[in-house]
Amino acid sequence: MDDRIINFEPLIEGVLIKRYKRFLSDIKLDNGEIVTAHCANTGPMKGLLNEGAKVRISYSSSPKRKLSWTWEQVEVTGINNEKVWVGINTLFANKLIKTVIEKNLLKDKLGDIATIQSEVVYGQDKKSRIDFLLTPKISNPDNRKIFIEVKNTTWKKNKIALFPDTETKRGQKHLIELKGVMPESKSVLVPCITRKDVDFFGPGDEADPIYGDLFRDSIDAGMLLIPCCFEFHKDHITWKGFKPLKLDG
DNA sequence: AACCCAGTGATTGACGCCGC
DNA sequence: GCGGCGTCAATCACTGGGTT
Repeated sequence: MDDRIINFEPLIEGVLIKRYKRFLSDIKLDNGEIVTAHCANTGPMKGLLNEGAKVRISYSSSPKRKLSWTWEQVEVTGINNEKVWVGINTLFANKLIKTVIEKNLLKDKLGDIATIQSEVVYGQDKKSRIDFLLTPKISNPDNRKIFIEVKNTTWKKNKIALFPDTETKRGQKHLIELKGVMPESKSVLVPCITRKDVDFFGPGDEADPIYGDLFRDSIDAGMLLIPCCFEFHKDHITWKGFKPLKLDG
């Protein structure tokens, strides 16, 4: 089986000089040139901001952009000196999961899907947006709509991928709202694990204990958890399958 | 009706300024 | 010296108004 999910133009490699001002990162390319790349990750990127680390960036020719470069991946070194590339672009994570759904890789868990809508408003005040709203095919015995929230997961401890890596009020709200749409609709949380060096997924209790409590509440209430794992390469992504939940690891 | 473009909200860490 | 508050940063998706 070909486990390639997405192919793209080969990324450009360099080393991280620093990340600053929330959206900006300075990167030294292999040819010595220093460029400023947009950092599309909203979190603190725990364990990933090592100065001098190898990084990969993409180029956009859009005239509307101030910065042509986007930071996509960073290389980290494990305890046994093994190297792993980690995807850090949270927008890319959404695209990745959308492709996984379109390729029908979640069929065993969700059944056949008729339509996929992105960024649909929902929730108490209609101020939240669900990443994906799926409508099942008529033939699907469970005809409930499916709310899917995607979480780009980059932090790991031991062999467990952890989300979140910081206190996240927004993430807490998402869990409450996912719980709120049940049982009329199905709720699904999809941690998009953008590194291959993990065996499990777990809530980042240490970073956000309230999130951990809400996570358990929602699971108990019937929220489906589908942690998807990927390996990142210079010009493509491969599918590494589902990872089981491990609590109190 | 279809398309285009300008404007805007959402995102959160860093930093500057103010007052004490 | 320090805490709190406000602002800024770049991108994308969406919105609404205008034009073809």
